[in-house]
Amino acid sequence: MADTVEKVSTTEASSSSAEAPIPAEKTESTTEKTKWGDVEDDDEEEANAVSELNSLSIKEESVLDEPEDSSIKAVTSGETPYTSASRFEDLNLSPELMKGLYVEMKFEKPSKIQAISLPMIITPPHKHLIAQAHNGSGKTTCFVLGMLSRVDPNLREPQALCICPTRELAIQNMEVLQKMGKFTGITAKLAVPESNHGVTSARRAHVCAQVVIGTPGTLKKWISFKKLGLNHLKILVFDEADHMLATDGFRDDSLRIMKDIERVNPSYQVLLFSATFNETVKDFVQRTVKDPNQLFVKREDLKLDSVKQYKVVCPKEQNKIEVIKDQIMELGDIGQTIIFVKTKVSAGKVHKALADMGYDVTSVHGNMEQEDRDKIVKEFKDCLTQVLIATDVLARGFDQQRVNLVVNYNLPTKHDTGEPDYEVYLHRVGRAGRFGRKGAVFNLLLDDRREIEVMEMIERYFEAHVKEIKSWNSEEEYKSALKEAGLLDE
DNA sequence: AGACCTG
Repeated sequence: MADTVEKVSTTEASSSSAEAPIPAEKTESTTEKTKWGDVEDDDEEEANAVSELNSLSIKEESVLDEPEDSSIKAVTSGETPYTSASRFEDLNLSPELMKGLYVEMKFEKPSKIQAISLPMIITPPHKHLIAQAHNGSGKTTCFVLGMLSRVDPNLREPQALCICPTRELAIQNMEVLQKMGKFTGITAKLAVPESNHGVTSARRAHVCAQVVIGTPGTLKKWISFKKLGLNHLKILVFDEADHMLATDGFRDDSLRIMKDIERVNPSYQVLLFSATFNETVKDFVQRTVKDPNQLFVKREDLKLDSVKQYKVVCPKEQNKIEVIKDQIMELGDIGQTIIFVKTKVSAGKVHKALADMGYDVTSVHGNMEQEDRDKIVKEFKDCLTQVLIATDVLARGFDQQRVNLVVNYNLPTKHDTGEPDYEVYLHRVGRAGRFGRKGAVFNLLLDDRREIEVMEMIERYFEAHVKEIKSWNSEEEYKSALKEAGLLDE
């Protein structure tokens, strides 16, 4: 079985290309900087990832043409041959959509994941796709472009649906869609909770927007109240798909919506995108989604090499606050910082502790009023605030290119077992160093055997070197760490 | 615990 998987590695596949794609160099020859197609842009130095696909449920494999060395291994299903799209021109998109890509998004050519996945998404028979790719490699563009390209502009009915784990992510994806689809005339609707004075579901008008992006609860509600018709839906996207299909995530809601659509339109297409798919979830989705094309990356190749990781052992909880205060707040300009905490209560506590000392920080978590959440996040995106304290509501997908530093005030662990949550760790780290920028992560640990062990397990899992800051209150050590990470001069 | 309008 391993042999057949080896055969479809994208690097090998290039030699057997029937119709050679135009080399990528041709499109970038005059530009010093290559723009990739996404808001959460590029880690183009990320290389060497190899798939750890198991060949389960793959009946046939066809050759994939891939002109470059690829960090992504693909297995295609069925007999459809796919040619990697080295240019957006290869995709037969409408002129209006092309204009959106070039004029609005200012893209020049597809990123690696886009070049491979877009033909799979767009080419009939529109097979399902499970796609894993690095943080900031351009996943959003893949599914937004996929949705836009498959919508019939003349049919005023919902045809594409995107489900996201958080309000913030739905909003962010909607912003990308509207920008990219600006010239297409395609209509879109956000399905997220509204502040209480909104219309009740029973009175709400039918959704006739062609693309709907939202969160599970609101979508479920609109569907059950018959306000969102599924009859014309042809493409369903799960952003952060591993979390959307995890037992401790949104599995029940996701499966319910999938079945509702399948009932009225069995030939609909499902796209699953995430930077992470642990073995449990991967196994589940491979059993759930029938006959999909698949793209996977090996876990140790997922970490961002542009982000340096550090750990510091603090004798007491209060010392963590002091580290933030003395070593981070007092630093001056190192760009924006997100401090991740485990609970909403600790978000409040850390916020108050720092605010009481006179520091200008903000915080977000799921218990806040929707409008306050929107306001805090917008302020941060507009760079009006420098330090944001957040629960894992922002761990995934949140794209703010000026975040250079991530602080793990608490390490991410599984709720039930206390085991490290490797996926959340990777997603948090992925908030820093976006757009290929330098970044750093400080992990603040208590002097506790279990905590130190969790950190070590994370290091082993990603085969990452997390350098220890030996004295928790040594200014010099933090400074040299930040210099090493490229965030501080001298 | 966190995220999600759970009725």
